[in-house]
Amino acid sequence: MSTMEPRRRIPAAERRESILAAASIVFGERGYAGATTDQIATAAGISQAYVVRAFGSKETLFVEVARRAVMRIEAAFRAAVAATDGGRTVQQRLGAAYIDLIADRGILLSLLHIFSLGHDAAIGPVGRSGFMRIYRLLRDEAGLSPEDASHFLAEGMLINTVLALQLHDTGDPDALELVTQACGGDLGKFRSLAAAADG
Amino acid sequence: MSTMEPRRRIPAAERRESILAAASIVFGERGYAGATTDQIATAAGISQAYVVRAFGSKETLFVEVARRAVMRIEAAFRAAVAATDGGRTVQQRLGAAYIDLIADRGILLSLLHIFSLGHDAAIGPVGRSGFMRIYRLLRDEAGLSPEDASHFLAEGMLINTVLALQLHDTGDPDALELVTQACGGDLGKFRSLAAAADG
DNA sequence: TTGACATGTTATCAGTCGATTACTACTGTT
DNA sequence: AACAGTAGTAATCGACTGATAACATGTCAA
Repeated sequence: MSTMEPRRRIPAAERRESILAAASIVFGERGYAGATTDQIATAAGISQAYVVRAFGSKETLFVEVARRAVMRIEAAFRAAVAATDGGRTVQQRLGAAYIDLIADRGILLSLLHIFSLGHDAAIGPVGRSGFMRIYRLLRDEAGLSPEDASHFLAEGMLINTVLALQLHDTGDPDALELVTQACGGDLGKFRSLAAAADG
Repeated sequence: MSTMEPRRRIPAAERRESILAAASIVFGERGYAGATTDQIATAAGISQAYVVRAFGSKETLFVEVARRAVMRIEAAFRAAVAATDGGRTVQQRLGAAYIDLIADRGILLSLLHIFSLGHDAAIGPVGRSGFMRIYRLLRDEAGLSPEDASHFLAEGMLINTVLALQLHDTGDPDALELVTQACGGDLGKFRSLAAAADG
């Protein structure tokens, strides 16, 4: 840079968070193998070398993104279970909580990619354990039957897919119909996402 | 090779098919970016250069794998719709047809990866059009309501995920419970897959 | 102020990957 | 038998990527 700004120095812990946020988006868009540490660095506004050094390796960073994403979902679901919302069922509260997560671009898409890499020796176990943690939470803490928990997960996977395919901002009316159906009519979160898509 | 076998020459059309079959498996396991043309070549028993030259580029090969996978699903669903099976509903016949596709390792997993790359400029449109073709088939040819079609797709996406995560051959009883629920109790196709997993 | 540590970069390396080129060998036809 | 076309490979190249090392700069306690 010729016009060198003072270049703010930021505490390592805080910097790690911004790297994780950037990585979540980039991994969500391109997948683990498809994303580069340089793309993540650019998104985070730092150099490629710093991204690698901050987490040791690309793989470690990805695993940490996955861990955080699962934790975010767990927290959202626990809050939904605990909420004593008047007339709404647990399923409805859980569904709304999941839809709310769409707003945080990257979480659901990163998970989608993690879940697709079960074959990988290093990442596979992380995906499996994260997925099963969520299943057990639905069954044991939310009190859903195996059947209901399975159905709920299925709807979630469809939302992930529709989100990844970006069906929400095509002009296709059939796609809109499907997206509407998939998210239970609540298109608000998808719309806000279309505005933010410029990576 | 020191022990040089006569090395069979195979017609190009036939060779293309075996490359596509190998590519379907490798792409299904590792994804588009994660798979290498050399891995595909080894799986097909030929040289890396020949894989590339046979399809022009890795991307072209991937798109062709995707096209074939969608066509296979469409054919299976059309057959299920046309079948005048005694007491079973259309949904049941479609579900069974989808479960049968698991046996052909690669199809569903390749599609999972394609559907996760909506962000990609070249592959995204292919995934979107393939996905919407399947949705329209369910709605217009199988006669499912938008709601039923959406539910059916959701169950399919869960099966894909469970398959990719390889939850079917972990010792975890919770995982087995979930897999059983996801595939409607028909675990046979999953078991045969566990035996074939040695890549 | 000064020095020690923490933050961050530039430069570079070694490995990998898709693609290209030039070449070999097989096969069927006339 | 010789030719022509097809099937296939070895060798190699340039681009890219994750990682490392060496270095620079900002910050804070004493």
